[in-house]
Amino acid sequence: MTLAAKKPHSPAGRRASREARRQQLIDATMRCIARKGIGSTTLADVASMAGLSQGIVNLHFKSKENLLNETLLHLADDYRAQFEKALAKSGPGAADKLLALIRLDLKPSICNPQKLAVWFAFWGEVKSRPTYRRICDDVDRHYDEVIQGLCEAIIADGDYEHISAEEATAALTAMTNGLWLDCLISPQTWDRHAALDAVLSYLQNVFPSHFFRADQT
Amino acid sequence: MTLAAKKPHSPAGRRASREARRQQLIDATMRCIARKGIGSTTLADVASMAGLSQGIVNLHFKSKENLLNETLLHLADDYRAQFEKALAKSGPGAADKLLALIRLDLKPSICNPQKLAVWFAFWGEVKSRPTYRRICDDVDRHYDEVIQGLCEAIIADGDYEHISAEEATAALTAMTNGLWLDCLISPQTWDRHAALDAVLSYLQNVFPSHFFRADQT
DNA sequence: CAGAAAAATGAATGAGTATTCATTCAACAT
DNA sequence: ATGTTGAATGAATACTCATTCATTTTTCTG
Repeated sequence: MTLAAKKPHSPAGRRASREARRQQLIDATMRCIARKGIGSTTLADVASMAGLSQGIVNLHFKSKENLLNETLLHLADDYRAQFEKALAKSGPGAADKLLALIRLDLKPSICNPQKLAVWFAFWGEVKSRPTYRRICDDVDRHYDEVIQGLCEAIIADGDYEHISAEEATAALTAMTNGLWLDCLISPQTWDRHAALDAVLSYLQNVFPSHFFRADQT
Repeated sequence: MTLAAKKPHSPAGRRASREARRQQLIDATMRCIARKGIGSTTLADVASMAGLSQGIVNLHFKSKENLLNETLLHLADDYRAQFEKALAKSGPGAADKLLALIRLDLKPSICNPQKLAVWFAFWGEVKSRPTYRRICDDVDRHYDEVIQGLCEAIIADGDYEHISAEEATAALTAMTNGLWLDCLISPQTWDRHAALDAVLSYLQNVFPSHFFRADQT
């Protein structure tokens, strides 16, 4: 089996570090969920996808439920990390930061059918799993807070009167989530540029002195 | 086999008409999915939710898979019917019709955690179930076509230059889908009026001579 | 009312799957 | 080398659940 990867120190071969093994299993879980859906992903599937044996999941995570919780948590952490990084690397202005976050949401590292399938799989179970709801809710709340702060800054800076920060925030967050659904359901016809243009056209109409067509790319 | 004509006379008690029984089971299925998620809804759950016995589902639908397909189909038909009805009852102008459709999407008959949980449960499995994708895709495509037609009419009527019909359509459909996600994930804090305002603020900014604050309600 | 047909039941079946655990194996310390 | 440690294995276990079907119940027909 060629799955043994090169190791920086000691992790991969047969005996990997606890953390690396957990990570490997979470990756396998996400691939399985994307391929077969949460409902028909079995622990045997996960183990085999990871190239390991039957009982491995129960060894590292105590139960399937726990594995799924940790998987969602990892997904949320990953998003959070990319979010902070995009903010840090963007220009200083509120409009720069807002644009950077929108771009991030439509980037392949976030917005690809594989990862989206996993997000939607969990969202589909939010109503019946309080743990899932809590995790998703936290991500959303943080996202909303940051976006709303940026909108407030932009509105103050531009003396815009047609729009409140709350409305703009609701519209923007809803739009990116909705574009994700399109990407998931119609990946063949979905167009990343068109999606970005749709959001940009909104920003341009609502905050005309902060956003221009040239922002596209 | 003699297909006994269905009779309007004997619908309810213990022996219901074939169609009524199927409908009853589909309702039970949706309630189960909303309560427990698609993954852990069993046929026993559905039967018990319907107040009937074990084997009843396999009697009326040949399999669980079939039951789920029919359930999604019913959900889609229900949406389609409300959609057409809203169009028919709205005022004659394109802006009237567009507003009517947006309002519909945020009405309790469509936008409540119960029904949304079912939609999202199916969306979460779209990637692994071609049948689900086809049904969802059909609904989406029809929705897009109608909305885009309306946007084109509005743009032509108003000589708007900052926006294309494609962009407006993408933004609007994404927004309503995204607002649904909010409603599902944070039903406690979700605010129907704020959601409507967010979409209206978009319309008002993009098509200022067709939409006004007064449209709110 | 008797008999037939249709609908519904619910116990039995069997396939699938999460979980357990005695055993095996690799790495390291001595 | 040898023994110790803990990761990993995979067969066995216990359980869940979709599906089947012989039987019962209800309705229809003549």
